[in-house]
Amino acid sequence: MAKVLPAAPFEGANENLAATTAPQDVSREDAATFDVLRKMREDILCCVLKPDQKLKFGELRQRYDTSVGTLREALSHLVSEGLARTESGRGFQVSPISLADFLDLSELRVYLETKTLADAIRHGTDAWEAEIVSSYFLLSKLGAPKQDDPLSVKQEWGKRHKRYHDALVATCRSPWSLHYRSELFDQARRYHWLTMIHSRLHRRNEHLEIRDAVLARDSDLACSLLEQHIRTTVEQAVADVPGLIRGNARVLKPGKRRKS
Amino acid sequence: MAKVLPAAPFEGANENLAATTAPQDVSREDAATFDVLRKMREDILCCVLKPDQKLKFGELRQRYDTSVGTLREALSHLVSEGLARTESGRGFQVSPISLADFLDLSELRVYLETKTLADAIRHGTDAWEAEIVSSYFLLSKLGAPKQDDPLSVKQEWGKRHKRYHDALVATCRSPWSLHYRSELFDQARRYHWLTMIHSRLHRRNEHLEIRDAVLARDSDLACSLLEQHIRTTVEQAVADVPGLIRGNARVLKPGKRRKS
DNA sequence: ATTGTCGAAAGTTTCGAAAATCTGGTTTAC
DNA sequence: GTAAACCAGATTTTCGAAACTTTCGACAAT
Repeated sequence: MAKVLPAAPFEGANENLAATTAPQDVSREDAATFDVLRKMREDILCCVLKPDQKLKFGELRQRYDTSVGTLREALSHLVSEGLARTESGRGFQVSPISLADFLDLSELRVYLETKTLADAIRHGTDAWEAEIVSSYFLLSKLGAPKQDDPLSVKQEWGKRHKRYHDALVATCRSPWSLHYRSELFDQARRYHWLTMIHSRLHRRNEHLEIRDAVLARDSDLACSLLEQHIRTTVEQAVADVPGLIRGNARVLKPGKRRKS
Repeated sequence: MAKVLPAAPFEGANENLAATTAPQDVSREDAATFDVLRKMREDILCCVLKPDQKLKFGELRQRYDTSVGTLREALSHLVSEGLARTESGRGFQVSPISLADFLDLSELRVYLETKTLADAIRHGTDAWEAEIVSSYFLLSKLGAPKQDDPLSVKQEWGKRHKRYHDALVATCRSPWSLHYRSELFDQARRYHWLTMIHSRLHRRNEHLEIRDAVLARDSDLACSLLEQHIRTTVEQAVADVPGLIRGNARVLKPGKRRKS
């Protein structure tokens, strides 16, 4: 009988660096389609395209200056990522948001982020530490954006925030975990955006605390802090974002209007 | 200060049944594009389209009798799911497979499937139990396919196998967990297929054991059995599939040939 | 023998127009 | 008065051809 593998966590699961099969992180491609995809994703994440909004080809074609086919391909991608939905025959729309979804999302994030972070710490390298220090520096230099900061500042902060969190887990050996973690992080960004717009609450410097725990290779503390970090954000959103609790948030503008 | 949510696992995360935002399970759509997508996914999962194979539009157009645009959209979906890859300017290809990937995949599956199953058991209903009984019955009626069973039998078994495993976790309250679980399950199907082709090993009736543990609502036992189920499959593949261990498996046919 | 350049062939990407489908308002039948 | 049938306008879906990129082999130069 083959007793090649022990019952405990697979030996070699983390040793083997060979070719990974996990889904591509589409962002590094540079064809026209991917440009449109990138822009559109960013617009959804920043609620420029609002939750539940109908995505009409006419408007989009104008906005992104491209053809129907290209749009269709990009939209198709967004559906797979969960940022848009489609029903055959009646086009596309931005995915709705809801408290239930945010809670679900966040719980799974805690589950995955901690696993990923623990593994990253276990396999950390000098370069990894350097990128954490560097990305934290860039993040802290900007400071948490306030309600009336211009859009561009908020977007820049969003980028640096993601870069920092990506850096933390970069040395995790599981491509699949990394991939799903990243998708969930993006999903959460939509909710963070709402929080950023509405909240003025003060928070401790959680990113600093996490950074130091990680650099000290204190896995338990780091995971615990990261967990709190995620949970606090949920609390903050629940407390500060009006409309998120009762039914779908319609935070920006009413989604429908009707003629007189 | 808002103390709306406790620090422990979110209250209400599992209570709230409201609109979910998790990615659509694309399978229930019925437009032409989705037909092509379904067929193509099935072909990749069953290694009719082999790992690493170049996916040329000319051939595909003929095989699925459709236009380039439609194909492109379907392929785009498959890339998001991790079943295909693309590099700008040089088309699409079926994702490679490797031992490292299978190990990674399986480890994450254990992590997610057990969490999902535990939650499903916690919220099980009569209808849930009924579907488990029914889908198990259909699965057992077919028996594990052997090396020289015809393709159609293997495919039918694949369908019933998936239906059974889906049934187990159907009442899990976390749409996101369910979605990722399902994607990972499909990924694993590619490897199962190889095992099915090459192996004659006998296995205990693990599906029956799991079914009974689940119906008895013995969460710990059920999760443990499910974990073993996944791990045993890995062992079997490592033992029986030639070529999986050393580098990428090229199990079906050489991918390249050259003229004299 | 190796390297470099050019051009033809194969393949991919993008586009806009034709066909199919949906939406909402108006008419018609009961 | 209600509901079914119908029509026109708007929108989505599908398609094949034009534009562009990459690949490959032949030929010339080193």
